[in-house]
Amino acid sequence: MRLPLKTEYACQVLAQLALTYSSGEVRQVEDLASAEGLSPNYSVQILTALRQAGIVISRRGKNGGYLLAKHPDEITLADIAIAMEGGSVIESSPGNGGMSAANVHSAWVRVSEAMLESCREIKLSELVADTDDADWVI
Amino acid sequence: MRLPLKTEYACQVLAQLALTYSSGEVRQVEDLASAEGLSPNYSVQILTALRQAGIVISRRGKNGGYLLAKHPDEITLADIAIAMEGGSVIESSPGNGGMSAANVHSAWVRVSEAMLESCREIKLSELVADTDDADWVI
DNA sequence: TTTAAAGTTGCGTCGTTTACTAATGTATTG
DNA sequence: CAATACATTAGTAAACGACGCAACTTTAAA
Repeated sequence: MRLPLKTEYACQVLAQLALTYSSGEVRQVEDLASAEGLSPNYSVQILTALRQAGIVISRRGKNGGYLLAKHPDEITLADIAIAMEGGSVIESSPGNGGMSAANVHSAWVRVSEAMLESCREIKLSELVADTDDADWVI
Repeated sequence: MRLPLKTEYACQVLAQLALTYSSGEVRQVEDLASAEGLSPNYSVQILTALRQAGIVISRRGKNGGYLLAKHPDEITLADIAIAMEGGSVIESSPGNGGMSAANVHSAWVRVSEAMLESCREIKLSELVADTDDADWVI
């Protein structure tokens, strides 16, 4: 069960935005993408999903870009995961008509809820990297 | 993030085996598969993985079949998930060289561990369906 | 008011993974 | 040794993921 790259990328881009949140600065796609080692083209799609989920605000036109819609303390991994993927973080099939299908399904739903709860406990502010002297450049 | 069908099927087949655990009865693939609405051929592959993980014991030849290697109380969703998928239940990529990649990764590792813990709390015995008057047949 | 810098949208594509099917091999029992 | 049931491997079709590209729209600034 692989965590989609798209979700990870979303976290990285948001961490990048959180870095300059207090300055109110607008960040451009090119800037965000290169800081996180992502393709600008793909980053756009991620930022679009985040905007539609109300996590990010965009400004169009010249000198446009993106900024966080909320304080980094008020954005959690759960918000991000739900924005990128569908409703539930883990989805299991409702049943194939087998004798134990319903029981199995409801067990995994419980697991999914537990995981979602643990996602709610991790805030975006915990993801932002130390700014001073970074050797994270490749 | 979809729970692989293979993992769900494994749970169903094991629930079926748990149903007759106390009788010590050996169940054949055909039997297990039809009770859970699965293809026999595919079920074999699932059962093979479960055997290699030490969750199930097989007997070959005439009157062969499968039975649980342990008591249904001592098999958890964590055991099953790990048997079917790799080491960790949720795997996130270690990093792409981005500035926040490491932080993001470690956050998801924490989530993954929390989820694994919650999988450890659900036992196979909770998955077995009520035997009396079932209308689960399709 | 023009212009160019930015975001927006949708389509296309390529590679991988998943969920199977099928065929063939191997062990066990009567 | 023959019938039966598990074991293994190969193959495949469809779905999904991770992008790239191009045309369009918006807006600040010259």
